[in-house]
Amino acid sequence: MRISELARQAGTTPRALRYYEEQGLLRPARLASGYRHYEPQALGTVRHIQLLLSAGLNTAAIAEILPCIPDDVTVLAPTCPELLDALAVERNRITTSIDRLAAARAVLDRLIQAGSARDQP
Amino acid sequence: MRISELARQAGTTPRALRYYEEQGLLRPARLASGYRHYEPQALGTVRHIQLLLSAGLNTAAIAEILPCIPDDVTVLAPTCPELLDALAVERNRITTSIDRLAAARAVLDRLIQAGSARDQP
DNA sequence: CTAAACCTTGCCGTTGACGTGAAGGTCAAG
DNA sequence: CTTGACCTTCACGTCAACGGCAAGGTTTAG
Repeated sequence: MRISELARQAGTTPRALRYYEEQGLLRPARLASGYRHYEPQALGTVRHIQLLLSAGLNTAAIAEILPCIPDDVTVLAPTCPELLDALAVERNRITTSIDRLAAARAVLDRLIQAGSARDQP
Repeated sequence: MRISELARQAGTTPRALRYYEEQGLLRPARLASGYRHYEPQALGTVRHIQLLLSAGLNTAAIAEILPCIPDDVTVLAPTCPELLDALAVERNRITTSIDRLAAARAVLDRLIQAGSARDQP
């Protein structure tokens, strides 16, 4: 499949996919014309990238982690043991983020409570 | 108190506090010299700003919400009912973020599992 | 009274993940 | 065989939350 089709399926843009490639997150084959050619399993990879990006990881961290994530039925865990520390760091970062988000949500909940309580005294 | 002292207590910088003021999040009084003067309760306000910022709200959203948050023993809920929708929107945004973070953490957990399992087969 | 340590405004720099053309090659339909 | 919809590689623009520096006024310790 070509870049626009993959972008459509992943709900993103060709520009983003080229950016991911530039950052070493994707390695599409090339047709004779120079067009990028993506295997169907690339969709899963892009989904993983999006998930990790939305979790606050940057492309450098994702580039380290991504080869360890099984796309399909390929290799299961290439060089992952070396990354256990990095993985734990990111995991902790995420947990901290979740805690902060929950705290902020609690603040909003109190406000929503107070606000809607004023309507039915 | 002056700007550096507040910054110190809040664990941030004078530059950030000026930025918050520029965005309408803080309204310190001014001394005759032109120096900013902060009431002690401003510390709580800054803490709220930091919390909401770390939850992914931008300064514009915080500017809407902040007047509704009781700093101390002041007014409880000035014009909040009008903001219930905005609050709900942000709350949903936060919940979505938490879900995504949890999903990403689950991915990392699987990797950590797989990686550390390889050491004790 | 002077030097250090504050403070002010103003304005440009940074970072990350892209957006947005520009200039040109490629492919499918008519 | 030509149009229009793709694609390619530059390369500069954006946005948010500040960082950092300059040029100058203020305060305070000695």
